[in-house]
Amino acid sequence: MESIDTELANKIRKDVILGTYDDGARLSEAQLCDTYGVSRTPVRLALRLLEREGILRRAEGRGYVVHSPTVQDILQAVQVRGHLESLAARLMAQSSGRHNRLPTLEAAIDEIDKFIRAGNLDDASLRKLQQQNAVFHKTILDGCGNDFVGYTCDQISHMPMLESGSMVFDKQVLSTSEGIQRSLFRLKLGNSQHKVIFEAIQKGDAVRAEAMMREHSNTMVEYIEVFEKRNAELTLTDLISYSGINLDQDASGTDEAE
Amino acid sequence: MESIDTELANKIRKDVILGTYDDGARLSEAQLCDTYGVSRTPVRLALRLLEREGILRRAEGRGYVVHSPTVQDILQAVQVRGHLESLAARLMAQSSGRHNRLPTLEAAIDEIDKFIRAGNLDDASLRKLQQQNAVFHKTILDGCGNDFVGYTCDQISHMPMLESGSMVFDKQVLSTSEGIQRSLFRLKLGNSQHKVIFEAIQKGDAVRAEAMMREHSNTMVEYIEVFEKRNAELTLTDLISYSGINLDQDASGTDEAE
DNA sequence: ATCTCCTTCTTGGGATCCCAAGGTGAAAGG
DNA sequence: CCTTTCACCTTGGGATCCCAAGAAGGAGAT
Repeated sequence: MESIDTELANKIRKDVILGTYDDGARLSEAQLCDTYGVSRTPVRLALRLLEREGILRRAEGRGYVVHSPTVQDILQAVQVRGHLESLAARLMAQSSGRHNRLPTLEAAIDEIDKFIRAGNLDDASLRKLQQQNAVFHKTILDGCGNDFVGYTCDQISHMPMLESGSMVFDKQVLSTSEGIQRSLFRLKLGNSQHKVIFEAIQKGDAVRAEAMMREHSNTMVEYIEVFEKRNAELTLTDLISYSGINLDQDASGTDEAE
Repeated sequence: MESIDTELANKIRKDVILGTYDDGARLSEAQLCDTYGVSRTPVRLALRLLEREGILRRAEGRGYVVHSPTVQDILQAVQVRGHLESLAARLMAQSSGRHNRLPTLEAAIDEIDKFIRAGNLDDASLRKLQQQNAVFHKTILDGCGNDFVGYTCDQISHMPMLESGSMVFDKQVLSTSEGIQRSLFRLKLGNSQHKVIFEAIQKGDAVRAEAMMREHSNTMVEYIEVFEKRNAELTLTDLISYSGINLDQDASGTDEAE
């Protein structure tokens, strides 16, 4: 069981993303106490958390104000994360042999392959895909030998909203069979990049591991950019619905076996 | 004026680093309340902060335990920071012309040059050097266009203890005139790297800017490694005394003019 | 002497109260 | 009608109290 302030933060985050509070709206502590039925102590802790996440901005003397992230914000966060992942991939390749993560990586790749071959991208499958994708990325981040890399990644603003190595799916694209084909192509591309990264790490080719992880990350960034241009009118909520954004915070599929 | 919890965190951090509390010692809330004369509320906030910084570890059910960073920890933190700085340098080079940071960078380089030419490495000069060094690095981090880069850097564990782009000075090295010559050489090397980075950013050569910043960071990491090997018996406090670790938290020399 | 159980203390986490400082809006006065 | 002032409210930040759950240590039983 999570403590109340974390749960409260989750609730407020959800409400902000779902549009219950308008962008720029002031969040009064008293009102939040009332709405969620708790005292000011946890409310203020939650507000602090959400400020660090970047969802809220502090307005000195006037409390907190909603600052829902733009697609641009998410792009920048993903860029930083990708860069850190490329460091992790390099370090993991360098320390190849001193860790025991290769089977985990290979299993995740195989799992993703299985979903791609099955070819159906319903909600349940997508969630499983997300999860395996997260396993792949998280394994590299947490197993690279530098403990700060994974930790730092989690500290990036807006990242608590995003699953590891967030994959974005476009609702509208998925609604057509041609769109599904395109998404499948993208997944195939992504997983082939996973394989290349895996092999580089396995061989201890640090330079290649880093370069390939960077390419993988860039592919993601480019996809979001295309997505944004094509759907300028789409709200963040729409993007989030089919991206890796975790509104429930319960599906912590990546239990690290130490 | 800072709020009490932050000040308290500063005090506890200082005490931990200076060795008032042994590594592994338990910090009792009641005891801290007593020692610093405040109530549990700010104490617990401070403990939370210090846990995020990595100075304390939470011992579930048994409060917090001192976990003073090893040289290895600091090395890893610097590695992550360096990697993020290389991203920042690349981005800044890419957006060359859309920002106005070049004069700041050039001024910092010139200032550092001035100190090197003066050739005296007394405490006051070292502090000023640190400060200008911090300006150079922070300007790139904060002015690269991706706001998450600088923010994320500040979130790295142990980083609140370190000045931006921490430069390490070895007390023992500085005690001999030959040692001072070596330190001056290192400073010269570092600042020549600064110049190369600056020129790459100015020319918009993103690849070179990133590569050179990486080299700069590696130089730093290597220096710390040499330092560690040579002075295995040196305590962290010794390292900290002449590194960029900020015990007072008052000398915030890098006021960002927005 | 060892094991078990019970008491006690600490931690974790909230609720409530408190106070100072700064913002806001309404009323009074020009 | 505009300005100024003042009362009121909100926020920021602590102190104090409270309670449940778990750790630690001591007493009693085997």
